[in-house]
Amino acid sequence: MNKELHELIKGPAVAVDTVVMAINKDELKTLLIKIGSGPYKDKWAVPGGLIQLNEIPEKAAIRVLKNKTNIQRGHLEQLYTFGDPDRDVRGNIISIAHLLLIPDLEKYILKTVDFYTDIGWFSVNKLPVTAFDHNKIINLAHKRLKDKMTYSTIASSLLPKYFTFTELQRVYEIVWRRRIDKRNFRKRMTDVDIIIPVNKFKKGSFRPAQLYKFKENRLVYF
Amino acid sequence: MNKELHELIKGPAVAVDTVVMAINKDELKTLLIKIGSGPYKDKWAVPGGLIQLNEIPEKAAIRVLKNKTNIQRGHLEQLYTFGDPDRDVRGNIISIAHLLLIPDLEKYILKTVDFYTDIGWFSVNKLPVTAFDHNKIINLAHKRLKDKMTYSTIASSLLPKYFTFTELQRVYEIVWRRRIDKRNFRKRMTDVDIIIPVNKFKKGSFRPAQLYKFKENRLVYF
DNA sequence: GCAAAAGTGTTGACAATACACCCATGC
DNA sequence: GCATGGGTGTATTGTCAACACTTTTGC
Repeated sequence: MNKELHELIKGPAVAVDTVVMAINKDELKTLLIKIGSGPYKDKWAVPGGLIQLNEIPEKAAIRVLKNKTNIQRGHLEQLYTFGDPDRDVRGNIISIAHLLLIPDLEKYILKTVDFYTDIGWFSVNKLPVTAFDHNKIINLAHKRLKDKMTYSTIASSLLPKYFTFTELQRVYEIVWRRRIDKRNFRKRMTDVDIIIPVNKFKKGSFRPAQLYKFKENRLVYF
Repeated sequence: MNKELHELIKGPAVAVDTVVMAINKDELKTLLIKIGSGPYKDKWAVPGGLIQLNEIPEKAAIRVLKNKTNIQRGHLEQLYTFGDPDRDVRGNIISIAHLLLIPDLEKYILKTVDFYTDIGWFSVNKLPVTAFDHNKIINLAHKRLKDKMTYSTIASSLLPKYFTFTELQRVYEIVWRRRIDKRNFRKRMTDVDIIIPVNKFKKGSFRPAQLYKFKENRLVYF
């Protein structure tokens, strides 16, 4: 950061940071990149970067993600804006934190850029040491996801188009970190009327499971 | 706004806007100031201003409020960050919107500064034409307040230190815009155990009313 | 026939709602 | 004594949690 330029407009710079979350192998995971140099060398960080002039924050989040992780779509929403001037020793940077949900992390080929020495998925329950206040941001993202799953269809963004009732339930169990009764879960999901069966079944060495899809693609509150 | 300077750091400027809310005469009111010149002349606006370098957004919100309205304390929380580059025709300004709650608007002597030609309280149900996206910000503030009153002690910030059960209920009725049954309300508030009676009574030409206070001054979730 | 996951109802506890009358005071 | 707001209990309904067995398939 160039501090003199900041002084000229007497204001902080603005960045976007995006907590990417996905379910994989019965765990909620988030995507981190390892910083290659500077005061935070070898620390893991939530992917982020400066917003450009006349750029909508959501667009900036996607641009930065595509550049630094090779991920370029998913359900995106704003989380909170962190503005403590001491959060980054390199200068006063205000960060608009976002949450991005994707359905299947194994579909993505991760790629990052030179400044970062590594990129990878981490269980939110076993996070490495992170730079800045990124642990706080990840925890906030997890909390938002937990809360919003009780009254909206946000879980749809963590699932493929077609899924079984059990797969849907596992998403809830993993994010909420607790077991759910199968019958109560099915009753509740049927009552709120957000998923519908499709004429397909998942097969395996067991009884075929009815596949479902969400009634609407957009986020619905119930 | 000086566009050249922005180009140098290739980023937007950052402002804070604060929706001040209070209850008065059985209405939820918000504080607006009337813009004196420029493209938004004679439009009403939520008080706001640019954040300074190395300034925490919350501090900036209070500084700007004190300067432009003469209000300098209350319960403050962040609402949302609005970043659409087109929201202000004068330049790319990202605004961190806040909500400030105060207990008794009649205690404040409003004062504004030269750039504004008027200042006043408006019922959130009868808003004038506002500049920018300020109508949206006020509606979001109202929604946040409504929602948060169902599971927290945030209503305490709209009341004086001591209050009657009826006064507390009126705050809920005004913000929620619906009547509440007196007995059910008292049972619920007693169950969640957030207020305690004090050894004082409110007198009038009727039976004296027990005064209560909130158990804790800080915001508690139940 | 057995392993593995799918699918299905009932009961009890608690929370939210609906509803009406008497009480204490000032004037 | 009457006007004004203060204060109280019960019955009903709806929602959430606890709980176990049968079904269908592949091998």
